[in-house]
Amino acid sequence: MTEARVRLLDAAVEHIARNGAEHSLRTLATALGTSHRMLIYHFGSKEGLLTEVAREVERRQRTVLTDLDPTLPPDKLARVFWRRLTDEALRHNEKLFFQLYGQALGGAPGTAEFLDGVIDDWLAPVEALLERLGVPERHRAAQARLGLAVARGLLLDLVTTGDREAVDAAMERFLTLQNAGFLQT
Amino acid sequence: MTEARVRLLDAAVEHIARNGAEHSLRTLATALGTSHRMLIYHFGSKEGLLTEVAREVERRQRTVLTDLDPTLPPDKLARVFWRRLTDEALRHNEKLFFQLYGQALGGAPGTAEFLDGVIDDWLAPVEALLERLGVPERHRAAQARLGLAVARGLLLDLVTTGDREAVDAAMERFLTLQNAGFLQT
DNA sequence: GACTACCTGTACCAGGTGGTACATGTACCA
DNA sequence: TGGTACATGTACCACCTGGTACAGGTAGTC
Repeated sequence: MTEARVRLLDAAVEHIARNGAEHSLRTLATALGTSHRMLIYHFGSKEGLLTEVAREVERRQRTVLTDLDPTLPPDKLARVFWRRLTDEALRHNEKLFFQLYGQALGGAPGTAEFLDGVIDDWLAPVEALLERLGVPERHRAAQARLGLAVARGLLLDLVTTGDREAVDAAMERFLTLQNAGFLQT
Repeated sequence: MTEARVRLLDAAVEHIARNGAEHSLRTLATALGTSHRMLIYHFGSKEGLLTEVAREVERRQRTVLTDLDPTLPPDKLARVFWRRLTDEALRHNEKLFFQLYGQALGGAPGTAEFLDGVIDDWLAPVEALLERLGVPERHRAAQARLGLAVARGLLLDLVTTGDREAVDAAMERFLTLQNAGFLQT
């Protein structure tokens, strides 16, 4: 992957995150300070470009989870993860994530592989995290699915309303319920 | 609203739910058994059509909550709500909901009002439901936001994977945690 | 029959679409 | 010096886009 291409892809991700994915090659290219000819040259086609953008966004998302410091005390892991995920700097990225998600649900070209791993690929790492948190094995699968849903649902709330305080409070409430749940069952 | 228009709108919602919203007026019209001329005639423009579709989908979603039988025992309300929300017949509608959501996040024309109420308009009714469930007032706001996120997150999971059993288990787990939480705090 | 309101088909338009052909520029390496 | 690989600009293409003009059709009312 050449440098010019990397630069264009970064700029495309950034711009699409801020302005939506519904542009023609020409308007997008102009916004990126290049010509539509160059986008075709580097990515082959419009579909090729969008595919790469989707791949890149998913890659960045996953990085947030895998980069977690495993030496952290288990009870802080979830909070650190959440804080990272909701970092202001990532906000546009998260928004784009849901935009692409929507397009993928509609069967947009080049986004099928996006859907394939969007749930399943996250369950295993989350289950591993839950194990460290002391969640009993019989609850881990459902709990992981639930945790993923909570994260996605609250993230969707955050990119919609921008009400960080309220969303954080809801996450805090979830973690409290989760802990109370362990003690009981 | 004339009958022909209602018929077209219904058909449009149905078709877009199944095949995505990224069509030209012509392909959409052909699929609906009419001509793009008719869509313009009845809805004024493409944007007008999409606006009406979004409005209709949101209206149908909200109906699921407001139609709940208020004489039901509180502990069953949540489950009945969830069962209705995840009804097979509504599946396409839920999928379309997330497609439109994504487009709205990207700033698509005619979808701005969709975003306005998509969180806030749900919080009050959910809080009312939580009150009936016996959630103490000081936790109700966060709990409502959390409940909404869980529903949206698991619904997103459902329309992605179609794995009803796993998603139901996660919801069941959430309700369990919720009950355990009340007893403690 | 005449008038009216709603509906629909045909034909067309200007502008935008993704994609291509071809010529050129630039930089590094032999 | 020439060659080669990457990069870029210009001009063009066939096609599709949303939207419009216009001419009817159909049904009910007076």
